[in-house]
Amino acid sequence: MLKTERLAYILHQVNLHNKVISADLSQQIDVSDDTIRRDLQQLADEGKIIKVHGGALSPSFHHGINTSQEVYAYRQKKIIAQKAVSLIEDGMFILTGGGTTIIELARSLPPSLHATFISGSIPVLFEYISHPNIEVIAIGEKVSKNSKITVGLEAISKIRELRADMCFLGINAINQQHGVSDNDWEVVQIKKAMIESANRLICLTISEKINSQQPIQVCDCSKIDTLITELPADDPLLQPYRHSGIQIL
Amino acid sequence: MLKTERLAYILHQVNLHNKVISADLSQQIDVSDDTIRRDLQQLADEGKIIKVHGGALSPSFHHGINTSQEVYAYRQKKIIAQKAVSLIEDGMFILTGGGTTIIELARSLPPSLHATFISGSIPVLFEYISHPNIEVIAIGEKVSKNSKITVGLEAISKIRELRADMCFLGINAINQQHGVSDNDWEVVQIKKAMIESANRLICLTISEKINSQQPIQVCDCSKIDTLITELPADDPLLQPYRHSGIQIL
DNA sequence: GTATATCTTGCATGAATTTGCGGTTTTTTG
DNA sequence: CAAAAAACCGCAAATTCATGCAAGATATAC
Repeated sequence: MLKTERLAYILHQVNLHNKVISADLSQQIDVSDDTIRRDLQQLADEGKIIKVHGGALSPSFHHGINTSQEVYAYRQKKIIAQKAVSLIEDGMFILTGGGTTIIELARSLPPSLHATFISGSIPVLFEYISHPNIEVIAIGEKVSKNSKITVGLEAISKIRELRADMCFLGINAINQQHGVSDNDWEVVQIKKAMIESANRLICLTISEKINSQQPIQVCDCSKIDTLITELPADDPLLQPYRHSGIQIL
Repeated sequence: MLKTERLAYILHQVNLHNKVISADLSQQIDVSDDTIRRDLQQLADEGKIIKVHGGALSPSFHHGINTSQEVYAYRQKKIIAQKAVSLIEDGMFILTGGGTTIIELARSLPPSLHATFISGSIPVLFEYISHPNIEVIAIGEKVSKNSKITVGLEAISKIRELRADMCFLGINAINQQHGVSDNDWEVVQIKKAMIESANRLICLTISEKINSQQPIQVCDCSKIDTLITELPADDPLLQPYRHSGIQIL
């Protein structure tokens, strides 16, 4: 990876997350801490970022925009995203849905990753295209304004033509009895199709949504291969799911 | 391998992968590092690529670095977008391409407008979905990293199924002799399909690109119904086009 | 056809950039 | 206060860059 490329990537990350941690960057980009520090120093000299102990902040962050609530949910989703990223390997073919958790996943993909990502979510696609090495495939159709993903029969039949290694879904509700559920009929149709087209289903959700229910069922728990939350894998809240054979991360 | 051939190859690689590494090129083409360096220097002087330590990047990668230039172009594009918006009426079915000018158009749509917009450009779709009243249709397929629009046969055949009232295209070059031209083969295929599927073709461009040429032809001037630039309609630069029967705005 | 001029390429040299490592200092945290 | 983490400093190895120069290729003029 070229130095200029690296600087652009770091700046992108800073603007995206409002902060970066040196150790994370050096691990993601696979260079030494010193190199990252020098990069941050350079960007700071140019006024692009604000360097702090352990990393750097976005200059706009200095004006104190965000509320603590947002930061809280953000942290959880960041943790979930990082766990999810650890499952992805070079060369994989990956279906993803939409939602803020998946956006965070897209933002957390290490720059060295070479893989193919398929999605119908416009905001998620928007994140994918700024990644240097991944192939992006957009699922086309009418876009649902509500969920910002493409929906409809055409989209479903396109998904059916695929066979992906993994499918990452951000989910809105899950419980033992009814499995995964949601409240938008069109979105559920898409999710069902994605589940059928992937070898492995990985569900992402913040723990708040564990043991809740929505009107429309997406699939039951037996379809889920892996469940990722911000909690440690041995949290009691997750044990019932572990016992039904779901891998917990 | 001839020098001209080599330059074309390098430029193609840059546009394809968004970056090239000097050492890779010299090995692939089997010439010395110096030759490659001189080639990159020449292409950089011509503004085709951006030379960095160790290789070169696509000019589209320039986003995070330069802002002052973009603000200047921004004003022009804002004017163009506003002229374009005046053509759009409620209920229309509108095909649009990609590019910064079209993004500006998307941002300039009045909130009260009810119409249907179709595009394959991820950034443009991203703007459309935040509009309260328009219907959005995404064209799906592999996404070209360079242009950030969907490309490929599937996308083209989807476009062919449509019949739109108007097609708005941001163009990269236009002159009397060769009409509209561009430098990315895949993008040109998409543009051609869009032109064929619309009743009326409206081309948007900043005046800088008037009377310039790129390697690949998109269509000739007779196909254009309306041409919009930031200049007043009676500017002498535009008169030749007016005389060939194009409406100038 | 020959001679001249121009262009292109590879090589040598030296300067500049980039990067990782070890050792030291500073900051953070419990 | 003490351990751990991060920052800083200088150095050395590797890579890349810039430049001049000479040999070969190509074009042009006579």
